[in-house]
Amino acid sequence: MLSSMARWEPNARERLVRAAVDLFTEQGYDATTVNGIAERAGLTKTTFFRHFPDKREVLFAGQETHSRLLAEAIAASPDSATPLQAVAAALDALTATFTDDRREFAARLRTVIADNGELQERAVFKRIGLAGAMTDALRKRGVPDPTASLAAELGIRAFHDAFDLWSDRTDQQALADLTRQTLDELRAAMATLD
Amino acid sequence: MLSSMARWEPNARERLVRAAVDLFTEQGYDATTVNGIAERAGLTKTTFFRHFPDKREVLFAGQETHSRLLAEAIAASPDSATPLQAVAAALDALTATFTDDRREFAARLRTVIADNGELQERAVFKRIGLAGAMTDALRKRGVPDPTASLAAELGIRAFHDAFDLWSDRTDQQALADLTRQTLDELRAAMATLD
DNA sequence: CGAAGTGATGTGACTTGGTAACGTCACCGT
DNA sequence: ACGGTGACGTTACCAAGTCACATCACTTCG
Repeated sequence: MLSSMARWEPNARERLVRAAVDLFTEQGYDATTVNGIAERAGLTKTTFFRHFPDKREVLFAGQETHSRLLAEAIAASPDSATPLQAVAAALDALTATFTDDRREFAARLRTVIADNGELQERAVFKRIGLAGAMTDALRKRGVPDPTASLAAELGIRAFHDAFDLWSDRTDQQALADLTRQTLDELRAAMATLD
Repeated sequence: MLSSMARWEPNARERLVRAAVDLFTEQGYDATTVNGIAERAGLTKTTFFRHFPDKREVLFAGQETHSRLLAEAIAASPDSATPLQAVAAALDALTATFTDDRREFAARLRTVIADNGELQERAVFKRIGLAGAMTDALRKRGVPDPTASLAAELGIRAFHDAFDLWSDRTDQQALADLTRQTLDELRAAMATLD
């Protein structure tokens, strides 16, 4: 038989994400409806909400993975590592997953988010979540507060700044390198606060 | 005549805020509808949305005032002040506006926000806005990036942490004192990052 | 081999947040 | 006395999100 004639096409989630990003870039976030996204993906509104808790979340799927990655890397770093060294190691683990072929997609995503307040709100919230995951992991290593949260927040800040640079560039500088460099600059700037 | 029989009661905005906070604490944020808020305030849904852009914003009204306060205080601080000193001065100006009779109200607000994800999202976003206002003001003083944003974020972090302590307490420690103290602790913790 | 179950999807009805067009009426200045 | 103006109400509407229930390929087990 040519195909076993499955009832549905596979990868519904991925199709929804692609449809959403496409429509958002074409018509803007506000102008595109969840119904529209689902239709383009060959699905319905209800199915969309089975995969994502709300319309915004379709752009932030997979952040839980990032949280786990960061937390595991911190837990796995040697006991001799300082808080910032553990954070740097975690960022290495995270940035390693951003291969260069995702750069263009990342840039489109960034543009969509930059054009919409609701999405910026969610993006900021997700950043806090990543920092929180690192903070918890640091605390489990015995790092006291507020040292743990300061280290985590500094690291996330470095990652975010570097991500913006990376997604805008055509040169082949890896996100991992940009992140390490940005983190160094932030550490240097800390000395100029007072 | 007994009264000039005004067409509407005054202070519609304030009545809406009070009605909202009351209902949120009574039944929770999700369970209360904008219609319900407006009715308790003797108004209608449309009028609610004339005063606030969305349901959440009723809990965060007045943050623009805070942004202005911070920015003006930073602009007014002496040229000799370091970035962190300017930030500390701005926080003094802000915390001075939180008289102790608002403490209980603040505590209720904090509880409502802590119980709801959407509200936490908005709260975090507002914090970023406050930090942004200070960052801009610092840049206008010639403070380079990323020093400006680091100082601003540290200051907002101190304010937020202190606000949580303040709203939970029954003793009479002023928010201004708590904030200064928290900021000092954060500065000390910065030295332990590496 | 057939029957019962499972899981991802569709359908339709509903609630609520949010917008927009239009109407009302006290107040204010001229 | 008269024509704004501003704050509010009314109505109708759209889109986000929820829910109960139906469907049907695929699986499993007797």
